Parts: sequence; structure tokens; C-alpha cells
Amino acid sequence: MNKEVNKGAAEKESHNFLEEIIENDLASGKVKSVLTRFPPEPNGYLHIGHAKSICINFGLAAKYHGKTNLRFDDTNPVKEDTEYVDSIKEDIHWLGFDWSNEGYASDYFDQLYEWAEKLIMKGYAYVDDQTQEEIHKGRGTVSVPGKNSPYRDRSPEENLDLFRRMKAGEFADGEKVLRAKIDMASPNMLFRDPLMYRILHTSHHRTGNKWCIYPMYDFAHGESDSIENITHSICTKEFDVHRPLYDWFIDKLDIFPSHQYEFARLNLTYIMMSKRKLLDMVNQKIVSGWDDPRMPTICGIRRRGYTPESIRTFVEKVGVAKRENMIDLSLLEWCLREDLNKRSNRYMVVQDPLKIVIDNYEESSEDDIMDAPKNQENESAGRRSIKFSKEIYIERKDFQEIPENRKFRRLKPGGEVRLKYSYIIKCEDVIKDENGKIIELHCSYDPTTKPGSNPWRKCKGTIHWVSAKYAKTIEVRHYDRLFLKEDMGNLPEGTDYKEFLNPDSLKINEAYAEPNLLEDNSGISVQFERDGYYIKDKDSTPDHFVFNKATGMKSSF
RNA sequence: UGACCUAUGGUGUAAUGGUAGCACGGAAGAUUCUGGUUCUUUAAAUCAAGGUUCGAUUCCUUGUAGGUCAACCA
Repeated sequence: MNKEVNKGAAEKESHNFLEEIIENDLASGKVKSVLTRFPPEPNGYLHIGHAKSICINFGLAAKYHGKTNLRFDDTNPVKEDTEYVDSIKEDIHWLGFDWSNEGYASDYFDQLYEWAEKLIMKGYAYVDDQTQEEIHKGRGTVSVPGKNSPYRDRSPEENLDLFRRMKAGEFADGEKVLRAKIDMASPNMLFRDPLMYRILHTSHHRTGNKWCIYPMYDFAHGESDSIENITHSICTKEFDVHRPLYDWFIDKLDIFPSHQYEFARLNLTYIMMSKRKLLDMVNQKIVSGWDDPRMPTICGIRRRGYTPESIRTFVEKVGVAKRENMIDLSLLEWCLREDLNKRSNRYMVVQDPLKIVIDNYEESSEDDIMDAPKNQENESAGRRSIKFSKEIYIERKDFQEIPENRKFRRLKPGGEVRLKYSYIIKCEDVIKDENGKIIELHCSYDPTTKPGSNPWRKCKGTIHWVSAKYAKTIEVRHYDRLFLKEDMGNLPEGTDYKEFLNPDSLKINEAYAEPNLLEDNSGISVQFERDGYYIKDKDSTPDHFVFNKATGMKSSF
């Protein structure tokens, strides 16, 4: 009992800073329950970086028995589309989360508009007639204070009239904007009279042509949080300079005090996670689409064979903090293997075949049938039968005429090796063509070594194989890395990302598979024994099976 | 150069004033009908300098390094 207590003390739970904040808020009574939100803009597909945000927002709320809203930040109609709304919902569900309320910033346009008028009347907002360029120049720089707009001191009545006429469509795009009246000399650039509304005569994917003025992020986000009574608005660190403004609007409007907290976004070696660049890839047809298995999108890695469990584990392992990070891709791959090890069925596939003729094996219409588990670590996965025959294929690299070192334990001239789930064979002869290339091996087999026979004879090497007679041909697609050829993370601004793409990111080859593989309906990645994890691609047809490589084994040889 | 954020093994992340822990990656070994899995062992870290303190990864000051912000994007 004492030991139990000690054990419990030793395994003290480690908290990230967000958990600490929430626990304090709950303990102090600042909030009664937790309500978070995931606020994507429907202008692209979700990627692995968003997965972190999703797991944090939904996971944190769930941990403290709270709820999470899904809210689409759809305040810019020129970029947004319903196609993205649907894909985002699908991806969140696939990751294993569900929201308690589905909302849209556009649902709140009326309320937002009303609040804008309120700020105008209180003297906190004004209509500016300056051009985009004038506004930009007037803002100053990080070291030079900005200058007040000549329109800054219009009366609330005049501003209200102008703003109503903006709404009524009396002005063209860019002719006028509504700005918050704060401080053009503020050291925080966001406080130099930020824009609240701009004129956009563009149809919106949900509100259609009802509006021709649309709120900016800063005026929509905190207010939307407040409307929904979000208690913890958790976002990435780029927004930390926005927080004072987030608070300013809430304060001036005197509405529900949502609070924003920031964490560092996910960076992964070899992976590019800029939505804009990913969109370029799709538009320029450098990839087949958002779900191309090389893409770091949720749908891309799903098609690649990643499981939602592995991604959730990954986010958990990565942790939450505010410092910049660059996670090694090997951690993601470890999370995948960890999950797949337990649940993937195993099949033998030979990708670079070397033919073997078993000289002393009698060819007959009734070949030997070998019994094998689908997954040695999980008997409930069931079993499979594998037919043996006189001619088989093995992996070319599983034979070495002159072993490279003493540790080599696969096939060599005169040596023995066990065929997985089958007989021990001995290499008797090596046949080469006129160039010296090995074209086939002649072997003998030991009939007493059939699995199940007694006694069991051990053999230090075991290799996989397929029967030449029964094997099926499949297409195998290898993606060495998800995307970049170098450890670039997010590429610097202005670089041509195409130069950095891994030219070998996609290799296709034919392979021989045991027939059972084609009948596997587990729907999750399958292990090609000794090689890695693969999943059947949607491009497969009844007579042409395509497999994508999810990830390799821990080490290959 | 202004404001804000950050700094712990190779990479992440704990320790909030009291033994620097965990994971991935690395190395070594055991088990194994997958050179996988599993198990064991192991090397490796507090940005720097001051200060407060009996005691500092933790608090303060200064510096250094990195990140974010000057879109009618979010």
C-alpha cells in the first residue's frame, strides 16, 4: 500500500501552461465551465499544424468537462468557399472530435454592425477616405510613429451617416473604410487605428449579396468569441500582439470578457505548412490535389495511411509551450508505427524480386499450404493461408553472394535460411547472365522443416518470399518524405519553394504480393513484412491495386 | 532600431525557491519464425554575466540569441 502511494507520487502529472491557467480559473471561480473554440477560415484544407490546434482546443475542453465550438472565421468572401467548410468538418470528425455548436462569424454580421455603430457614436471609430496607400504610409513604421488621418476628427454623426452609406453600397471597393480610433503613435502597430470594416462588393458563401461591407479579423474574432461566451480562446503565438486589441474592443463594447491565450505553432522538419503555398501546389498541379499523399494536409496523410490515433498521440507528445519549436519528423513516424504495430495485418510482398527454383520440390497441382497469423501480436486478427510452389521470389537484397559482413544472416551460397512461415532452404547454385548479374538461384528445401513439424529446427535467418505461381502484381508508391528535400520547416518569405521540393518524393514500382493482401478489408495500413506500412489507395481498381507507403520500419537494411 | 513573446540533452517537453525527470533520436545487450515488436542498460541539457537567498532552471537587472507585428488576410 505504501508502495502504491509512492508510485502515485512519483507519477505526478505534468501540466502545460494552458492546463494551469484553466485549473486556476476554475478554482478561483473566474469561470464556471470551460468553453473553447476552433476557428478555421474556410479558405483551404486543414493540415497537421491545425491538428495540433484541434487537439488542444477540443482536448483541453474535454479534459475539464467543457465544450468546444466550431466556428468558421468567414469574414473575407474573396477567399472562402463552401468546399473548404465541408472538408474541415470531415477532417475534424476523422481526428475523433465533435463540436457542440457549429457557428460562423457571418452569423454575427448584424450584431457586429450594430456594435460598430455603437463605437462610432462613442467616438471610438471613424470613416477614413484615404486610399490604401495613404493609410499604409500614415501608419509609420516600427520605429517611426504614424500620422493621424485628415478624416480622423469627423463627428460621430457624420461617421454614422458615412458608415450607413457604406453599408448601403453607395461607395466602391476601397473608397472608404471604418477604423478604430486609438493611437497612431502606439508602439504596438495594431493600435495605430486598425481597420474594422472594408467595402467588398463580393458575394459571400453564406450571406450571398446581403453585405458589401465586411468586418476585419480584429473586429470580428474577439466579438465572436464573446457572443459565444468562449472562456478560453486559444490560438497560435502570431496573435499575441493582437491580444491588447482583442481586449480593447471587448472593453469598449462592454461585452462578455473572453480571453485569448497563445501557444507556439507546430513546425516539422521536411514539412511545409503554409496554406498559401499548399494552395499553389494544388493550383499549379504540382500535386494531384489537397489529398495527394505527399501533402501535409489531414486528408493527405489520411490517404497516406496515418491513423487519427497516431496524430493525437503525436500532438500529446509534442506538448504545448510558447517557445519556437522544430519537431523531428521521426517523432510523427514513431507515433504511427506505435499505433500500427498493434493493429496492422502483415503480408509478404517482394518489391525487388530474385527468382528461386526449389530443385527438390515436386511440382504438383496440390501445393503445400502454409498457415500464418495475420498479426502475431494479435490473434484476434485471424489467420491466413499461403501457398508454396516450386518457384518463388525473394527480395534481391536478401541474398548476398559474398556477405558484406559476418553479421549477415540471410541467404548466401551454400547457406540456409528460413522462408517465413515455411521451409528452410539451402542455396545450391547461383545462375548469372553474361554480364555477371544474378538472374536466379537454385535451392533445395528441407521437407522436415514445415511449420508445425516436430522438432522445430532453428535457423538464424528468416526472410519473406512470395510464390511465383500465385503472386499478384501490385503498384507500390513510395513517398520518401512528406514534402521538402531539406530540413527547411517553413521556407523563408519570397523563396521559390519549388526548388526545395524533394524530386524523389514519389517513386513507383511494381511488386509481387501474396494474394491475401488484396482481400484485406481492415481499412488501416498493413505491414509488408520487413519493409514498412502501406495502405491501399483510392486509385485502386479490381485489377490494379495501388498501395501508398505510410512509413518504414524503425530501421531498414 | 520600437512593442510583444521566448530561451532546459541532438529534438521536444517537465520540474515555480530544495535530488534537473520523461519521450523521440543515438549507443550497447537480451528475447524473437520480421535486423520489426518487447525488455534491460547507457551517453547527453538549465544562453551569458551580475544580483536577491542558507539554497536559483525557477525571482530581479543587464546583455545575447531566436520569433511575431508595419495586409482593405486570418
